[in-house]
Amino acid sequence: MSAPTAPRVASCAVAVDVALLTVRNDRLQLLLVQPDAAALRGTWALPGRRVRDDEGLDDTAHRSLAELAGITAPEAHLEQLRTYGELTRDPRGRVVSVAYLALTPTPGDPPDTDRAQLFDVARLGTAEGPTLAYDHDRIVPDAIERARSKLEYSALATAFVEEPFTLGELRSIYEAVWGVALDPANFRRKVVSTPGFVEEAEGLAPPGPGGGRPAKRYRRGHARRLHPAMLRP
Amino acid sequence: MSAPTAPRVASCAVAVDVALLTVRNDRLQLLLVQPDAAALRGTWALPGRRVRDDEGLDDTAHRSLAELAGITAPEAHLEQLRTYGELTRDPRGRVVSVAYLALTPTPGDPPDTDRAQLFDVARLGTAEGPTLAYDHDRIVPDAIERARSKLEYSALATAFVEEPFTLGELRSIYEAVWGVALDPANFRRKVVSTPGFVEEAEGLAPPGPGGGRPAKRYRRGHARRLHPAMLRP
DNA sequence: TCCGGTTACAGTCAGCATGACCACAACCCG
DNA sequence: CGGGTTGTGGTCATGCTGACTGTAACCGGA
Repeated sequence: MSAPTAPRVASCAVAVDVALLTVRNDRLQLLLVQPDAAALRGTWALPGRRVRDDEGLDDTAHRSLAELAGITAPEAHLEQLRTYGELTRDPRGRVVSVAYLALTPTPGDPPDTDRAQLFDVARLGTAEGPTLAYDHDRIVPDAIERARSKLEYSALATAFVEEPFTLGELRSIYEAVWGVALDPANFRRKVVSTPGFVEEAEGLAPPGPGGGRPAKRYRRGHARRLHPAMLRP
Repeated sequence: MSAPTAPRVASCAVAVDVALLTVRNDRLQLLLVQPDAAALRGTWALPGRRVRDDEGLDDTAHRSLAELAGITAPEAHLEQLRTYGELTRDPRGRVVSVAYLALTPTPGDPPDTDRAQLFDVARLGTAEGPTLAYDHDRIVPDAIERARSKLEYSALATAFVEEPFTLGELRSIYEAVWGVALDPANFRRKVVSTPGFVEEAEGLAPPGPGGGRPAKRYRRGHARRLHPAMLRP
């Protein structure tokens, strides 16, 4: 944004990488795809595409999810995470990558193919977890920490569940993302006393397989920031 | 980060824009420069440069400050803010800009020239304030809000003052950035009880022109996050 | 039909952090 | 010396939180 007399030369390529998180079976999971490059066989990467000349960054993020994982979730939460511009982050040359964080209740089409898969976040970085390509082992922790952090001071947890939801379901989101157990009674008191977090809906939800009292249904409230915040234990 | 078979073509230009904030005379101020373009006469812009092929993003941020405002402050806090990629944000063509937030106690060389100047943040957006070029009227509010927000949960306020400092100086930073008055006694209790925020230094600071009891000196602590947070009133 | 198990919901209580004050200390200036 | 100013230490009431207890409402099996 300056040097207007500079010639219009190509300085470096721009790409978008998307870290899509979801909660399945009470576990936080991350979407990864297999790179096409033969040299990267056996590794996994975040779905990402080059930015086209006539395309906004958000559009590239949506296109990455659609083309590489078949996910078209227009209601999914999508926000920019950070831009990674290390000189050597891509062996093919200088590529600046704008990373995105995406949250969704259930990826539209279950992407459990051999090209796109959901991985337990708890297993990332361990021997059983996938090996990440490029510098994605730096992007992924940033994305997870952003999600964990934003659960504290924003109503983002509601982006992981479908409406209507119960407070038990919402609590299981917090427990899966944070990896801790929360007291049900205190969680309820906190959520319902935070203005605009959730709104009561009609009817009751049937109990789960183990029985239990039916729970009230709720919908997302209008608040985007939580006051006061829901702090991690 | 994908489509490895795609040719190495120029998709779009990449630039860095820096929003440098400082506190002078108890007022939060922002550094702006005059664009070279004749069509933008009378407007002001964030200092920014194109990213070179062999240059990291952080390096471009430092170079922008040095070349356009003569500021070489290696100890200044510098962090990435967000990347702006709107198709029409630059009339000269598609330019993706990685915005940075910089905080410094005193800009190395006082940049009060006709090309670079500090503006009161309170006046931005008003009739007396400068007219901003490009989409910088979108970047600047994001930068200010980031700074205000990070004062809450990080020890970033210490980046605005030089060591050693008094708690009165640190409090004036909070008051200038947030635009509110804080109770001196409660502020002190909060700061000294937050582990790692500040550490006591040697000696006392002389009182200001109006007199007053000498204040203890402090240095930055080792903590980067504040637990619990210092919330805005 | 009763009974244990499970989940949802409601309430109590102590501890901690906070905001609103008050009091004193230590300097400057006139 | 005495008022003004700033720094520092304290009290007190309030509100949020974690830990905990108790009741409601459902399931499944004996």
